[in-house]
Amino acid sequence: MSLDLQLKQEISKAFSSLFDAELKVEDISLQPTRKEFEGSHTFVCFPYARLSKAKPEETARLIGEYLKENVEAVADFNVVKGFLNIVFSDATWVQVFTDIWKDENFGQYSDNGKEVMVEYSSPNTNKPLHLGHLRNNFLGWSVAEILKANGYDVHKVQIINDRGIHICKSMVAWSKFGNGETPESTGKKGDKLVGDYYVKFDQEYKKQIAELVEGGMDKETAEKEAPIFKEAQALLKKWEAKDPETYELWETMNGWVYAGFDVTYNAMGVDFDKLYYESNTFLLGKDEVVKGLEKGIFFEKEDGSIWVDLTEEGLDQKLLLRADGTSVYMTQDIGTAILRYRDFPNISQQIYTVGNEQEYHFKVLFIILDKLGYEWAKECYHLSYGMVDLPSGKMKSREGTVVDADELMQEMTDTACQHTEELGKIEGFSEEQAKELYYTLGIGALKYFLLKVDPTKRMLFDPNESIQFQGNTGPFIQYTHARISAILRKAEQIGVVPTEEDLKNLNELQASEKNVIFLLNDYMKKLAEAAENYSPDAIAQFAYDLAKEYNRFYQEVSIFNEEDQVALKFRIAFSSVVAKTIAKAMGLLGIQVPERM
RNA sequence: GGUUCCGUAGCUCAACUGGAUAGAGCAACUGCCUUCUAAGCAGUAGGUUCGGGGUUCGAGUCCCUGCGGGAUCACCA
Repeated sequence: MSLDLQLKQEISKAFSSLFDAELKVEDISLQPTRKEFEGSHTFVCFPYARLSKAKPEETARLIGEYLKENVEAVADFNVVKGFLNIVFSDATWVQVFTDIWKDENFGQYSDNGKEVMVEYSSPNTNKPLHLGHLRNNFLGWSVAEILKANGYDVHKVQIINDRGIHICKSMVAWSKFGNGETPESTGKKGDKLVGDYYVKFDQEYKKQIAELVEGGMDKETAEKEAPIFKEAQALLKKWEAKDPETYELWETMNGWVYAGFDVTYNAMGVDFDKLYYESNTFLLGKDEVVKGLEKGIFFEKEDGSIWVDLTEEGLDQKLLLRADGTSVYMTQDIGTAILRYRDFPNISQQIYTVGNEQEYHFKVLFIILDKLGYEWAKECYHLSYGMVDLPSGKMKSREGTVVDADELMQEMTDTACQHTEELGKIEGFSEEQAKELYYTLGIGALKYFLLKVDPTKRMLFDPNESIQFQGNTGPFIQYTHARISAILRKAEQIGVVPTEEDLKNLNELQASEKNVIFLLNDYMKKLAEAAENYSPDAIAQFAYDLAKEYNRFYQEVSIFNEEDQVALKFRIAFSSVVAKTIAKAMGLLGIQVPERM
């Protein structure tokens, strides 16, 4: 039984025994004791003064006395105002540690029988991935891993927006200005090449609009009448009509993009169990829209476009199918959602990792799915996260202010290399090992930087102030792991092998050891919390706290100079559990931890 | 304008979902490498939690209001 639960039960007993009052275990909440007071767990008594019919301070004192008297694990207590701080015996902490040490499944909840789907990434195929995508991918991937650790069966998916007006724009520009360029002929990554033509389209489009406006046309009309825009629209229609030539170009250019994306995903270290392509789902979406129209859920306007009226829900009318029959974003999302439930009928929830700029879209999508009669629509969840801002404001791909994902990852690796060389820490590393280390540290710093922040909040990234490697950072935690690894190597070398028997003979702990055990003991709770709130930041914070507290121990307490063999063996076991837990927690963030650095 | 999210140290972020004297990192300053990795540890300084009301034993957190900022309200995705 967990320490917390045990304590809660005893507090509940204390209430019935002392005050003849019923206080249910589930109504009791404990909080960590603040550092300035002695103890580890604090029970706040203010809310229960009514139950105990005594002042909070008095209530705290009575319960404290009861616990000290009746519960072996409780060694002492102190009361500050209405706060009851509980001190567990060292033997209790040793026991807590032993349980964790022996538990092979520590950090993994058992199978809960639930199946969920997590979507993330889901890029358009007209431009390369940027910093915003990095946050998205790291977040979605990490949430999926956290859910797995909580006992869920998780399917990682993405929807690749491979069709639509955006890719048609790149296709038009390439056809007009490309001169047959390919990734091979230019030596450019495919996604970058296609992205260049997307930018080229926009430049040309703007030029044409300006010309039309100069000729006396108003801006709004000009935007619709610009020849290059009309070409893109025409191409989209041709594509939907499966025009062979258009299809071939589309497949070729998407192929370039996928090859480029593969390189980026590989560097990011994210993966997927199944890929969905918009080109395979939008027709299903169209069918559903037509069905919905027949059922009277949707309505048709005079021009033939199909809409849903959401004014009753306090929203607007929303377009589902254009007058020319081509589909929009919403159309394919309807199809995709339905297809996924056909593929995986047992999933209890679908989680969409998409930026908060699309909150309205998902609100509407879920309502539409509900209107269409899909029960599971209520369980769809938009994991909405904040934008990554630059000091200059929002990133805009067409204005060239984006931070490119490939470039940023490379820069991080370079920075890691520079730091490591400055510190002279690559002694004994082969060139290959050194390169791997730089990558591990660079990407680790980047992932940690993006994941330690509450996902719902927008965050700032300053390219001029490169991501730190000291303090609350990925490398700091990685460093702690490397330090422990060195200790464990030495222990193995000199043949120190702790056993359960050794731990039984241990009866005194250092304060820093108890603090670390307290954190270890908290891990499962943090893990559950992280899943509940879809918050990798809770795991990041945990890993940092653990590393920080271990480093304090490392500084204050000697291991190999310890004369007491039992204490020495304990510290080896203890260090090994910390290293494993750091590795697991960081693993949930997609961050590798090195043995040496 | 409607809807919605946000405003915490000079900067980047926390605060166990209403608990104690609001905490970390960076930047600044002071110590600590003959000892298991100094990418570390210890310490100093830094706050009217945007302003003003309210709710209660208790508010950064909940309610109202003012100010400031973001997102969204597309036949873009």
